[in-house]
Amino acid sequence: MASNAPSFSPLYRQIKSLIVQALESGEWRPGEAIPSEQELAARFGVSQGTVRKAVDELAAENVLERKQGKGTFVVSHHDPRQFFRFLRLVPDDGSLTQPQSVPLDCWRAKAGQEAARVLQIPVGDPIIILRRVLKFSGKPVVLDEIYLPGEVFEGLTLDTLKEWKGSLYSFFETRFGVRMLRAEERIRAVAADRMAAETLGVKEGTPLLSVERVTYTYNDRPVEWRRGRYLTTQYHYHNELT
Amino acid sequence: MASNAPSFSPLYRQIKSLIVQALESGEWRPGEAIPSEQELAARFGVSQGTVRKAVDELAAENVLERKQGKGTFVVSHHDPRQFFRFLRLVPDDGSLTQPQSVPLDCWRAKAGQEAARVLQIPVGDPIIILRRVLKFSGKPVVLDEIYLPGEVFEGLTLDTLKEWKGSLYSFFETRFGVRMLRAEERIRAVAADRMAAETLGVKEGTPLLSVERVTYTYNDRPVEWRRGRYLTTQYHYHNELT
DNA sequence: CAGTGGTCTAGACCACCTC
DNA sequence: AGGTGGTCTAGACCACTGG
Repeated sequence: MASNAPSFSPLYRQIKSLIVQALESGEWRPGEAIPSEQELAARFGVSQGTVRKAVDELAAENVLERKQGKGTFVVSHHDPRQFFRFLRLVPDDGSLTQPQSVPLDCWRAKAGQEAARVLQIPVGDPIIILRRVLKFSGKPVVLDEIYLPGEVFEGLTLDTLKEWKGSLYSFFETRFGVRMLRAEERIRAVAADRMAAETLGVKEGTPLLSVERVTYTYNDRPVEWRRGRYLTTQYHYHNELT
Repeated sequence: MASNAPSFSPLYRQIKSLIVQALESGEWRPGEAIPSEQELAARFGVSQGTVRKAVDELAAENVLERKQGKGTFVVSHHDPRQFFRFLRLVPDDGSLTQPQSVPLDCWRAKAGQEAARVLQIPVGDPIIILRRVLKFSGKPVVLDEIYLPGEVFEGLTLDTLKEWKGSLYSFFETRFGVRMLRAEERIRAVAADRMAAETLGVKEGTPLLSVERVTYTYNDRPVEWRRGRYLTTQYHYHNELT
């Protein structure tokens, strides 16, 4: 069989890997500036243009952010602009209100077949299951059930979660050093079960958006699996196709 | 009030505009190669690197496609790979079958408030309304209702549409010279009305994905408005968040 | 082989931010 | 003024395609 491995790796990709390694190791932390292109070029022994191309790709992947005149910064989920990066639900009238996350419960379990496959861990490994509601202007709109690998999120409790002001991903970033970089979603229409109906304040059977998400960190490692139930009477899932 | 207009436009963006102009004018047709970077650089009186950066952006926007050793080509909806560019519905089991489009009916009307606003045409202007079904392996999965500005799609008939083998957008591209470049979608969960239920072979009230799409051509000009009803029991809407 | 896009370099200058 | 990223140039060489 033919292999699809690239026959050749350009220098700027190798530099890119080195930068990612440094990010992964925590050498530069979220929100901070990384060294200037000149410094990186000297450090890696290449020209500035080559560093530039590596950084360009990482900026396109939302890992780094360039600010002219100031420097290049590590993207952080603390940045309010990152809030809607993974949440594509917006009000029909276009008003921009920051939703509030309300944790419901949180317990330990062992990974079953499906969770193990999705999170790429052995069956029976510890996982943490978390349920929460997202409220827009005080009204519940989203019910999330979140599965996390226990090893990565060691020590997560409902109480620490309740104290947190801000997004779940900013919480994960500071408390567990886990940076969510990209995600894949599978979306369907389903009927509300009793649980979802009660939580969202609608009748059982109401059509809801089912949004199943797998979120990845460095090296395409899955670190979160969640299933959301979105009430879409006054909100919609917005997507840009390019 | 402060203006958000850019205070300065780099050379490569001006070159990009010139390339887009040439594409728009039909100087280079879909599927064809555009002149080499060297030739373009000579024609516009800039260095190859500047042309390169302009082409890079157009390639990132899926307007052009680079093929090493061969040249740079105008993306065409005839390319089978473009089929799923705007259709994010995939089977749960991952099998890749090309769906078949079955036109149902097609009639003329005058634009109402909403259609006029979305398509950015005056109220009362002629529009064409088109309904069709998408079948996967012979089974109806999507019901689309499509609104088109009559001026652009002058002369569209159900019969010519029925003869066409291929995607709707490849039809639009060859028959009307309209190239769909990007789209925005609003997704919700709704209950199947009688029409949708009958067409898709499900009970009234079955949860369906409602996908409302506005599609744009050059200069961000809207040229299509459609509302789809997706049956998502064995298929799901796939989305990548980056 | 010649022609295409892809990479890499070195250097100059511009736009923006901060002190 | 001095630093950052952003643009532009010119030239060399590499990888891939097709005759």
